[in-house]
Amino acid sequence: MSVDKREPIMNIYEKLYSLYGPQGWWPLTDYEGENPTKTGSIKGYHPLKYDLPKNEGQIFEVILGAILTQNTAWTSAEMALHNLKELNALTPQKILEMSDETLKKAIRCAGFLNQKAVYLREISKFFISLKGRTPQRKELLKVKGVGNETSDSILLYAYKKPEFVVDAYTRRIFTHLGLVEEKISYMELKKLFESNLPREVPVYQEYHALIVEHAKRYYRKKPYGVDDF
DNA sequence: AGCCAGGCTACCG
DNA sequence: CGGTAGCATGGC
Repeated sequence: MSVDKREPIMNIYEKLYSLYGPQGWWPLTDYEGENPTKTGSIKGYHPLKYDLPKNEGQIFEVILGAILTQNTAWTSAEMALHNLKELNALTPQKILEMSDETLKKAIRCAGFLNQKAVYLREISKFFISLKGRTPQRKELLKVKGVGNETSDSILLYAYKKPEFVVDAYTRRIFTHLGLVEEKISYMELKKLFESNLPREVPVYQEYHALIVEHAKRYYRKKPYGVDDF
């Protein structure tokens, strides 16, 4: 039997938002503000400041974080970012200049250091080639190390483009709720959200962040615990 | 002691 | 096409 998916998508957003509040994604290293409603690291989040990131440096930092957090806990990616920051290496030029050994040592804590070292250099070259322009999704996908989710994360959180971000948690939660088939493709799931939500960057930003927050609490392990719907 | 983490590429059938 | 092994380290 067919279930109307429009109401659930919006209703779940409202419920998550009232449960956890504005999430302040994407975290930036120069914001030390706290958000006690969040699991894991509470640094760097900036609730309701939708004007961030607001310069090339912050945009590039979000991009680095998007690579570093691939299949990795944010706390680990965050440590890698801080290591790079201490090396004064949160710029594409510095990432390209530094030695392989130094780069790998800095990002080691985020795992997959050999791959990610390559990916960081690839995205750095790409970023420089943009000369300040906002990239298209198709261009991002051509960069080695940037797939669907990373591409959408970069567009949504670094460039404030309305691209909904789907991750493993999104599929897990909405499959568990019986709203989608487990094998639904990335693009189909993305479209499901985008076609049932107002095309507003803050909504997309909060929804994905709220999904992650909720999943960290209730969908971490396999028989899933409670969820409040 | 395992299992999981805000995935992606390369390669397989 | 869809499916999956391998990638690395740290936290709980």
